[in-house]
Amino acid sequence: MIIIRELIDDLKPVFSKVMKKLEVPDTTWEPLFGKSTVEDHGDVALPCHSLAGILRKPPGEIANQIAELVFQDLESFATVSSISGFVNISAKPEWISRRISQLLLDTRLGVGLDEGKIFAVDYSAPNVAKEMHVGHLRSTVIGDSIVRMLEFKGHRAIRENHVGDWGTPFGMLIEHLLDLGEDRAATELGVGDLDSFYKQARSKFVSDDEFASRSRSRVVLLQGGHEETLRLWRILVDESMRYFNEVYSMLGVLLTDEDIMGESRYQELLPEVIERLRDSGILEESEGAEVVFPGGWVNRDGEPLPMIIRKADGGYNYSTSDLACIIDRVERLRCDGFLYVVGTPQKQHFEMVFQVAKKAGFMSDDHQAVHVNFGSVLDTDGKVLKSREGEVIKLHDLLEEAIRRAEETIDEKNPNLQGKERHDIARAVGIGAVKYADLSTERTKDYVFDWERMLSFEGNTAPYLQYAHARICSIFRKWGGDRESLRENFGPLVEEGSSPPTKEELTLARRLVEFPSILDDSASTFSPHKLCRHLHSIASSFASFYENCSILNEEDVVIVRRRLALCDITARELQLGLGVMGIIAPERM
RNA sequence: GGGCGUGUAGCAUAGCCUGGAUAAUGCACCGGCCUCCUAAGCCGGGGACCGCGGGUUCGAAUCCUGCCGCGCCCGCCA
Repeated sequence: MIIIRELIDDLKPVFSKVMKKLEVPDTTWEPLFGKSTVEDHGDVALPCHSLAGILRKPPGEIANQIAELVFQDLESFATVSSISGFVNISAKPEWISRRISQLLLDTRLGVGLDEGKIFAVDYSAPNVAKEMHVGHLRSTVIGDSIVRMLEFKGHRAIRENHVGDWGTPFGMLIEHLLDLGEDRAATELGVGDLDSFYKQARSKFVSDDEFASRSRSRVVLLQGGHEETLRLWRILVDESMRYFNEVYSMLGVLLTDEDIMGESRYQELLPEVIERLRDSGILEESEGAEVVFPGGWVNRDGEPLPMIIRKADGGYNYSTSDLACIIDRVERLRCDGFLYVVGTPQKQHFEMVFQVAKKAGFMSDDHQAVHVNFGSVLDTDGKVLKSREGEVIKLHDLLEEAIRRAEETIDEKNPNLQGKERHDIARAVGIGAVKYADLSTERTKDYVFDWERMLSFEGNTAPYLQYAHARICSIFRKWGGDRESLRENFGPLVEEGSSPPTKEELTLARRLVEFPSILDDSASTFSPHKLCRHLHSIASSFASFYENCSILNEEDVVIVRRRLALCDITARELQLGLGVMGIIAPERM
């Protein structure tokens, strides 16, 4: 991973020249050249231990020699030293200063645009007439952040909400709807009481034979396109979606009705999947079902594990629908990549689907199919998060609690905030805290849901970052000058007649300069947590800077402007960084 | 049984793909700091045989291998 990309770009020609002189091939030293692992030693380092064999000298001597040889050419922008076989390079304040002035003038804060690709991002995917749970929260929040990052990088991200709106359970759900009466059922679903609706239907299905048989016939009607049945089905879908949309709106994610690509939408494509698989010669019959053997997997008995494309009863499967999706995304949407923001337990499923899709020629090696997997949400006791009654926790309730807790803290810390502003800030803080807690850990691992921690306003949390941003806004309100003017006329950090930058200013500046490469890395690996960590390090070095360097109270106007400029970039990077994670940075809190 | 993943201070995490220096960060803990731009903060400190054992390497948290704990997956659910 290359950090401070621009510094390395500037250093490479100099090192290349020297290494040529020493007859060390580029392929040997370039991979060694990278960010220093110990910050105190410098920004960039070259460990020379492995060169000892080639140059037939101890690493210490080699490092000394290289340091001496590059010294002159680096003098204008970096310092170099050597210790225990490492060549260490630090950017001089002049170099950092140049980068800062570039960032100040750039509305994109140094983040470049990629060659635009088309990505389908499959995320959220709740099930009709079923409660959304924390798993959906993860998918929704992570997916939303990935969409925002990709779009900021210049890609087209097609949001696809693969809603579970089809399948055998709909027979019993529709029958239950009829039993309740449409109006009452609609009300029940509309207020978000999805689970009890589903459970009532389910319990009747297992205990009442007559109901069960009605349900089965209803499925047949549904799949046959029976008009009245479809109308009833639509009620279930619409009412559920109304509830989902309420959750999306609370969360502040980009998903809208336009993005719904429910399973029902792929139904007509399913027979074609069968045809194409048959044409490609990989479809086989096994125990009455039509299957494909991807190879490489075995079941409990050591026999090859098939992927079932069509069940023995003629019904289709999740896998079939996923294959149909791939065809649709490749041929209709012309996607270059498809991202599936789905939990880790489905890893094998996606590996099989991708493998079959390639084998059947639905996609090529040029397509980037990625299962953007994530771990489970655990309670503080290490078990999968459930409510006290052992049921799934309703997302709606969870988000309300987040806002309520944030309001309590606001009342305690800043009672001046009232009315709409108080409410808006509580939302930004509460929802931001929930999202950030989810995004800030490596997504493939399980994560522990802890109210205290995420809303503690200390540590690597959204409120801490939001607070840093709000403090800067407060400085600018007090200052009252024209923020734009700071950007166009940024004097160097080191200027004749003014005191040189403090270590806090330089630490902050370094981290600000690193921002673009971190954002790139975060976007290209679909890993928001990398950005989170960096934002926290920015906020933390800002807090230190703020505490130790006076800004508005400083007498030297050159220093005032220099420090305000650092504040300006800090605030903008925090806002942009939080922004691509779907988190609002309020101006006061 | 097979497969996948995971194990890093009291707790929660980063680093692992692509091996480098004293293992990083936050909470908690201990000690300081508000007549001054938001103390929701800052400064300083203690705390880790990186699950255990082998191997590769000049060098291993990182790569390979064996074991142990935990989690998930293993054909007509999604």
